[in-house]
Amino acid sequence: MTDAVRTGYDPHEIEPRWQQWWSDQRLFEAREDATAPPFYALHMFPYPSGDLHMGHVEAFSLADAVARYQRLQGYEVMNPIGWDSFGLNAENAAIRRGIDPKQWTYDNIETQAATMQRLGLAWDWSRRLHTSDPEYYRWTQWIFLQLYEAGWAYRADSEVNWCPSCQTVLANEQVHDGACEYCDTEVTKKPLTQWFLKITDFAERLLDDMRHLEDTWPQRVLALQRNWIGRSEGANVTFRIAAPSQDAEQGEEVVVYTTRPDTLYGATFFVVAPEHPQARAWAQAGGAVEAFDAFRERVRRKSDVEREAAGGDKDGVPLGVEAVNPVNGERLPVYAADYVLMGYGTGAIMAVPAHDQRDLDFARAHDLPVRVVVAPEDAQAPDPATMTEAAAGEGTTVNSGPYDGLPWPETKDRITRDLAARGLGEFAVNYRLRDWLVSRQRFWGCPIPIIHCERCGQVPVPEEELPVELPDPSEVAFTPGGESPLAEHEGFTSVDCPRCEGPAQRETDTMDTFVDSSWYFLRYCSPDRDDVAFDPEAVRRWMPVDQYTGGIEHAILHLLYARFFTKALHDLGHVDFVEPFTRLKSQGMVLKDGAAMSKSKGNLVEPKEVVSEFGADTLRTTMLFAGPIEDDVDWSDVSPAGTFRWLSRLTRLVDAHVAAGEDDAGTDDARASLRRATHQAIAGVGGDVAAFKYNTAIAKLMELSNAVGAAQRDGVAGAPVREALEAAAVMLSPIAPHVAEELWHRLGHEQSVAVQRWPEHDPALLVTDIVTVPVQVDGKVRGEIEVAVEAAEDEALAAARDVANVARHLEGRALAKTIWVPGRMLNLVTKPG
RNA sequence: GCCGGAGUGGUGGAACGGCAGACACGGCGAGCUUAAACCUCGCUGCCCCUCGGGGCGUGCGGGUUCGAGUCCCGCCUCCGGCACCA
Repeated sequence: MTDAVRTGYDPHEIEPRWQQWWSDQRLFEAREDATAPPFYALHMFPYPSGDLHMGHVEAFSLADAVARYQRLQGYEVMNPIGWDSFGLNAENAAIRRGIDPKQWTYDNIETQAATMQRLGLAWDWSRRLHTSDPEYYRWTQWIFLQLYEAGWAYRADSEVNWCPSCQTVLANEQVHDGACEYCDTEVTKKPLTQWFLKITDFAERLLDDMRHLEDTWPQRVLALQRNWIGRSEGANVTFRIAAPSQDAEQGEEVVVYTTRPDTLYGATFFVVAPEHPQARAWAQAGGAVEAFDAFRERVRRKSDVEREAAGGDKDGVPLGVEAVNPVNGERLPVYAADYVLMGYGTGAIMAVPAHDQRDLDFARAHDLPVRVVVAPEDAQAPDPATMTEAAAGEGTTVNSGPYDGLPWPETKDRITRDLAARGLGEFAVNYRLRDWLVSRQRFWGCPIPIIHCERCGQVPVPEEELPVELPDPSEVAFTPGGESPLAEHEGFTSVDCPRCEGPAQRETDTMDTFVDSSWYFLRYCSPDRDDVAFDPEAVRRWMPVDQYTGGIEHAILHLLYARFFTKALHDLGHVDFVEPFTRLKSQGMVLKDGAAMSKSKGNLVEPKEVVSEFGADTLRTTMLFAGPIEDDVDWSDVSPAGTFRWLSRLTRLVDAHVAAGEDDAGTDDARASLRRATHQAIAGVGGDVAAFKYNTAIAKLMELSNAVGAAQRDGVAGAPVREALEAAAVMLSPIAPHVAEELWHRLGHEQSVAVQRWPEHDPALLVTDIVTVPVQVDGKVRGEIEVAVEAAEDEALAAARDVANVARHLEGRALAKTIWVPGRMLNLVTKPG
């Protein structure tokens, strides 16, 4: 209250008052029957771990500004809120501190919801959802079954990522630098039977459809996704594996994938992954089984980080068999080596040491021959005997029989076609993207709606029996054991087979929480429907999302999965669009002293503390003013105190205007100048806000308030001041909604500022008759002239010659050329004379 | 290695190819005050100056242009992603 006395601006009084008023009027509930065109403003919904942090505040300040701005543009805006409320943290709290994960989750949701209310976020609370509610996850299960029926959900044995600390498997996307994304523990590999979703079936389309997003998504996000999908073009080539004494024709066929079929003549050996299913059999055939087993044991002891680090030690053993090169019948020694990965391509490669660094390293370590088959264009051909750097560059094919002399891309094409003609090869595309592993050995997640029956095998839970509900947490023992706690719950697992009615077992794994969040934007369209996942009519009205906002950290995982789900649902006929998010804006992270804020680092700045000192408007405005929204913002660099001062100043300007009354005063010039400032601001702020340039939009609003202050000092009063302040209030309302609402009402309005229209500028007011134009002599500014806007070049030149400093620089020199950019610039180019 | 992005005052950051540093933060000075805080006003890229002005300045080196932070070429540094992916 002391602040208020001093400044006339008391957010602690204003903010709760308007929040109540908005809520009473249900101002922000999206109506289905509205005549205004719909606008779907969506932000990435939060995970309920404790209270909101500064990152949330920035994200929500952006999301809310977008929604409120579009409402001022005349749209019927849907700006919903919900919680991504399944997940590991809740269960870890249960394991470590004996807390009920459900209780923990819903308590946190209430805490966050209260903080959101205090921030004045214009959410449509009537559409609120939680992914951990049975009413929601029933439909997550339904979608899973849709995918299952389509053959896009399957169970398979696989070497999976295993976090020994979280005691669960992880998706590839959840492993960073070999460590678990949640607890940083080193991830190990474990052979397990797991559920996968066939995202690889959509790889091509996930890549191709990005062209629809080219202008509306951040380039950075598109690049990250392209990288992740990792498309490469090459050829599948069939080799035969034979014992030395065996005829080539007798050998077993094995396919390799290569991006460089043009280098087939440069292959000098052949490598398979240690896990290759045939490796041991070949070692047996080649009499090398002992060496192979010893090698496998060495590999097993290595950590994955060691194994997958680039430039590793190139361990490997010969298997004693030979691979027959289909282009020339050459017999190449076959090795097993751990630099070849089972998970990419076919787990077998042809090794071309002259043109691949990894192969060259291996060749040098094992004394294998090197043969150059591509001669570089302008450099000297490398010496195969001594080279240590593979020649990966372009050039002409050599040492390759009939293909000699061709440029390498053409060789690539020709060799592949010739192989294809002989049935020994084909053009092939490979992706780095793997299928999405979605099962988790966890309690607090959406149960996978499958029943295992000894007689019938995998049986989907019938739709009418959904949801498969989680048992009450009080009936479950939360001990880390590498198996879902559900497996210990007899009442959950034992079930009659829906098909044969015999005894059967429920699947006890639950789904990755990214499944929950891959379709929530559809549920928001009709959250109360209990007979369908989403109402087709409502989805047609709101989807695709007009503007999605959220953190860059979800550039790959969530956004890729959501795109995948949308395409799958499209193919199944449930939605009629293929991309869920028309426009995307990512905001940066909030740091403190250059590091991410975290409890463990002790550098946490709590939103609540800032709100209790300065209010929600100040916090929100500070976040948006800090810099470009997509950049990281360091809390040490921003000044809520400065923002607070500005909002106080603005309040005083309004109060001063109200006190002065509506009678016009001030000189014509001063009044015209204020009006110009107002309309300049309207023109500028509108463009900036539409382009997410909130930092400059706020700067322009500050300029406008500075102009009002100056005008008031100059004795201006009445209409021009009112016009400026009203425009400022409306334009400020998406950013600092409470103070904007307060000022709007102090200016005498009854209706909410939130339902006004964005002001329009009058272009006529922006033009001035007389402009100040800089005058350059030889490119350097030497003075300025005041001329009529439409002044001709000779008038400008005459005026420039009258400027003493300009005249001085022209002295003794002849005018060679005059550049006159009307109203902007006069440049006089001279030559000695 | 491959793919993105960025280098501008003490700081965060602005700048359709046209007066670099908008708007802030911080700093300095003045007013108000018994005093301080608050508030208001002024100054604030660096260097020189006879106070008129002059020189330099957007990571580095070239180029295009009357004119380049901005466009082109070649580097350097930093950040992010991918990576024994054949």
